[in-house]
Amino acid sequence: MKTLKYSRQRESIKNCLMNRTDHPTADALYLSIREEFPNISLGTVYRNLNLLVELGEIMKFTCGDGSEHFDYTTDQHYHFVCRKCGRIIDLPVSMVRETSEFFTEDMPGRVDTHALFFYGECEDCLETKLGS
Amino acid sequence: MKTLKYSRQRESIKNCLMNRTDHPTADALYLSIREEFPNISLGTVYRNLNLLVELGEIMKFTCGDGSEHFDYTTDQHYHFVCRKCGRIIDLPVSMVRETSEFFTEDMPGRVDTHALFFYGECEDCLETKLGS
DNA sequence: TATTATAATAGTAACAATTATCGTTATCAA
DNA sequence: TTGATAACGATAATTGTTACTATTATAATA
Repeated sequence: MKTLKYSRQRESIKNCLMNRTDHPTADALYLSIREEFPNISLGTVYRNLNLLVELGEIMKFTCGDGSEHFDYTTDQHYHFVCRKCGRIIDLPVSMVRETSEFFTEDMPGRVDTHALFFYGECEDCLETKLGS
Repeated sequence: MKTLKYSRQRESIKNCLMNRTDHPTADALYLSIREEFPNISLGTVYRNLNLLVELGEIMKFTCGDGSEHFDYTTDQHYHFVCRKCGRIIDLPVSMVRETSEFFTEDMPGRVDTHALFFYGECEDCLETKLGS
C-alpha cells in the first residue's frame, strides 16, 4: 500500500481551491499558485488535484467548455453556467434534496449520482447589456 | 453568404448517426463510416458533425469522459451513463416536461437550457455481475 | 454541354488539455 | 541519521480537436 506523504504544494493547492468561489481549471489554479510557488509544475497541480479527487476531498466536473473544473465543495449541488462570461455559480444544496426523490423513476440501471447543469446568462451579464 | 453544398460524406455521417442508438464520439463514427468511405478524413467527420450541430440537425454533449458525444435526437432529453461499460442511454422525453416546471426556482440569471446526467451501473452490467 | 465559382474533401500539421516518464528532492519512520 | 519511497520539477508523450492547404466535387450559369 502506498502511504500519503505531506507536501507543501498539495497543501497550497487545497487551500487555494478552498478560498475560491469560482470553479477553476487546473491551469487557472496553476497560475494562482505560482505566486506562492514560482516554479511549481503544472503536472504537480494536475497530479494533486486528481489525488484529492480520489481521496474525496474535492470534486471535478466538466460543463462542456473543453476542460475540467475543480470544486472544493463535495456536498452534491448543481451548477449554473453563464454561456456569455463562462462563470460557474453554485446552486443551493437544498435543490438536490428536493429533487433526489423526484427522480426515483424507472431507470435503466442503478443510479449512484446525478449532475445537473443550467445554462444561460448570469445576472451580471444581463445587467451589462441593459447599461449599454 | 455561404450556401451549403451536398456531400456524400456528410450524408453518410448523418445517416450513420441516425441509425445508432448509442451516442458515438467523432472517432467512433469515423471508424464506422470508413467502411463505406475507406479514406474519409477524421477532420471531415469533425467538420461535418460541428456543422450539423450549428444547423440544429444533431446535438453534442459531454458526459465527463473527456470527449464529445453526438446525438441525432434534438428533442431535449436526459441521459443515463453507465460508469462501468460507458454506455449512454436516452431517458424518456416526458421526464423533461415533468421537471421543467420544477426547476423554475430563483436562479442567478436567465436559464436557456439545462442538462441532466444520471451516473451509475446499467442493467446489463448489473446482471453480468450476478451471473459470475 | 462547357465553364466557372466555391464548398467540401483528404491529408497533415498545429493546438490545447492532460497524463506519463524520469532523475532529483523532500518527507517520515526506524 | 539513515534508508525507503512519495512527491517534486522538467519535459516528453498522448489524446481529442481544430486549422491549413492543395485538390476534388458540386451546382449554378453561359
